[in-house]
Amino acid sequence: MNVVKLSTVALERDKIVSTALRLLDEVGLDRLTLRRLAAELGVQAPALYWHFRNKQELLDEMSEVITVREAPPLLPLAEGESWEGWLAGWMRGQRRIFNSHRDVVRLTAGTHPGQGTLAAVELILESLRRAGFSGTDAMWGLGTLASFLGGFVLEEQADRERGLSDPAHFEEALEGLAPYPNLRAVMAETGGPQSDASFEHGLSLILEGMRARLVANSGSQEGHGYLGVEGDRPAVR
Amino acid sequence: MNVVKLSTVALERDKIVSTALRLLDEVGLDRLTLRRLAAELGVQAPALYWHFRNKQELLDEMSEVITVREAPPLLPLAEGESWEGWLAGWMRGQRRIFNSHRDVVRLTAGTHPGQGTLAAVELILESLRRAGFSGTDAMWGLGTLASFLGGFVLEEQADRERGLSDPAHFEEALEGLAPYPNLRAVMAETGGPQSDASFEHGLSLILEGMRARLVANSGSQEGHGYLGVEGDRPAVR
DNA sequence: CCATCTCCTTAACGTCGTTAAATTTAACAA
DNA sequence: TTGTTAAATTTAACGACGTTAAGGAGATGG
Repeated sequence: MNVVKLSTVALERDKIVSTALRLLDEVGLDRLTLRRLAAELGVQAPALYWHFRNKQELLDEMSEVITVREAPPLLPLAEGESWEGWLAGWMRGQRRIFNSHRDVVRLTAGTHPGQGTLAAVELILESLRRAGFSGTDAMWGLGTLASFLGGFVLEEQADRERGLSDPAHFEEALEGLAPYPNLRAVMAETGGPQSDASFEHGLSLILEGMRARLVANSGSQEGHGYLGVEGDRPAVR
Repeated sequence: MNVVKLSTVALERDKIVSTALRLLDEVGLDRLTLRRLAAELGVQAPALYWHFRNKQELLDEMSEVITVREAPPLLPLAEGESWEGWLAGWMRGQRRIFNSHRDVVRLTAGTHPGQGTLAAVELILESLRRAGFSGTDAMWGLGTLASFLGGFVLEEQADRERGLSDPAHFEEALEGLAPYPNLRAVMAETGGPQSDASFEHGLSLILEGMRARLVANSGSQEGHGYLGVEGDRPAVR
């Protein structure tokens, strides 16, 4: 009896969350309101409060579903597999997942990491350790990749929300760059700051940095300062 | 007469924006409402609509003030100066500016880049071009740094908003990581994902990647930067 | 003295997240 | 069948939000 009831409730929660995700794609995060979601479910708004303590709990669960349940299963680094290619594949998958719904970064930015996220981090750390990284280098390398990913997709989705992907709008935006020749030229050449090519570029920059640090530390323990960015002079004050 | 009136209005706008920024630090972005801001100014909420078309215009201006007017002046890369140190100094300054107010990344994420931002980008592109980068490599390198910066500070400020900087809270969070030994160990060792050290780490990874790309491309490219800086690269359009 | 412009007020609209209380629905016990 | 109990939802409402409409006070200038 208890079992039956619990599973029924879980089914309802899942139905609410999946409906909320569909609605998110249709109307965007700002217009995802409890009343609209309830209407979509053929129900009144306060009914949702029987299933979720508040809206944030619903958003947390949506975030977890996207980043974990909808993500492809993360396989550990295989024996002899290149860690660069493995990490790059994971990053591409994450970007694809993030862009499969609207406003995902804004949604996930304010949420606590769930169990699935933590498990994924643990798996990556373990794999990088096996590839020769120290624990700290693995964590900070992963953190760098994650920050880049978040910042990149955040901008990508912000551009999309303001309709900047529309070519006519883009041409118009180019007009405003007349006072900035370098910027205007490179914008016209690359078609905007966020693209598959620029993502691959940034990804390869970070992976190259990690590779350099890995080989630098593989001989000696202490790697401080090898990469030589110790800006003793803060050029900007 | 026109001059006098315009300057008066500008003063009022500045007063509103600076008050809004102070209020942002006190109560956070979510609680920064027009009614509260108006009360702080000794005025009713609709009065703000004489100075700003809507709330978003106020937020845009707050964003621009933080990222441009409060930022230290950006000096062009000097002759013979290391571009790595110059960029690193700029990044550290940007992070410091972002962290001088609450929720700045959430605030700026949804805003259009203002003239000051565009001018800064133009200056960086020009400096990197003088350092030997192609336009595309400069733009994408800068984009990578900016994405990393945004993603990093976004997480940093999200952690702060949930009071994760509190050591007791951190210890408690460590408890929940028992099933993930690698993660738990490195969290205990580094004191959390966001720190000065992890920022420096990520920064140096990207700069190292840019350096590697620069030397790899400097052999095949004709323009090696220092001399012949003149407009050998006309606006590609 | 009157018209105009600037800047602000009062009042209100519609929407939001959320709470309180009453109400329906279904299951089980007597 | 009836009564009890818990689950699930409804109706009604609260306070706060961004925003609009209409108008008034105070200075400016012909």
